[in-house]
Amino acid sequence: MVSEAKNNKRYRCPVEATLDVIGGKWKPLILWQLKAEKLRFSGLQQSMQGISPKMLTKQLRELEEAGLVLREVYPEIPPRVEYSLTEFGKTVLPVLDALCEWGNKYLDRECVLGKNEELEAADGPALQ
Amino acid sequence: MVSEAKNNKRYRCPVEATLDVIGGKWKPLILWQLKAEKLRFSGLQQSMQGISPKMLTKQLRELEEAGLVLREVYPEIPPRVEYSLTEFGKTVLPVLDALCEWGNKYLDRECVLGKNEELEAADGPALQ
DNA sequence: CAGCATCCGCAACGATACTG
DNA sequence: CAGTATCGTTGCGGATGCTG
Repeated sequence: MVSEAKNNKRYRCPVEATLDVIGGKWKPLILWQLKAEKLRFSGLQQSMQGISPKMLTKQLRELEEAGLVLREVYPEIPPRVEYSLTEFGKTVLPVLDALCEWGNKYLDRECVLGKNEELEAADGPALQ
Repeated sequence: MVSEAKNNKRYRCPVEATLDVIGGKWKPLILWQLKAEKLRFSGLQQSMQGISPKMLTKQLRELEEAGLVLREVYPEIPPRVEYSLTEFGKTVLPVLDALCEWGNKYLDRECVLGKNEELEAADGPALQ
């Protein structure tokens, strides 16, 4: 996704570039998890219940290639890899906040307009 | 996408809801087009070169169901349908702006880091 | 532990033709 | 003009098994 983006993708507008980098099913969650703390692969996997290692790896590599995430490998036995946000990566946090805030507005509105059963409008990405 | 969202989708975080509503390949462009002016179906189709009528219809219906877009049908011959942003729809514009702004930062950075050939970092969603 | 390899279903997206 | 209807393609994301 990102790799292709860097190599050959032409965006019709910068919004597309952003969505390409921080969009998708997992990337926002990953970035949110890394907001506060450096995390290991297994830590991230547990934070986001249900993601397969393959998928997590893929997302992390893309975020790394985009320059948002730093991957530190400690050549130990057993292996240890830690992921954290780069300085540039931290610049997306306000964007994520904006998305989150509007999402809450949208969900509240949907709720008010009827239709919904139950709805915990979490204040941030929180699992379950 | 949105319809399913309203009916049965449970978001793990509000960011996902937002991306579901304004994300995807076409929705940001459509919203951007409608930012300034009310547009007819054919007008939108031309603004976004390459979209098929089926796709455009689908995106517009989803935006309509999400409450962002107003669809006005004039029962004339030939038919005329005009699309515009609702008041609620206008509340996403700042979010789009944020996405756009960060996208430009990202693209500039990618450019500076080498690799890119040509890159017109448009100031907003502008076709070609 | 932190992954890579492989296979695969399904939803998104696209092209074209046709209609009230 | 503003769409439907139909068919085809693509690739995201998931499941499972294996490795240094």
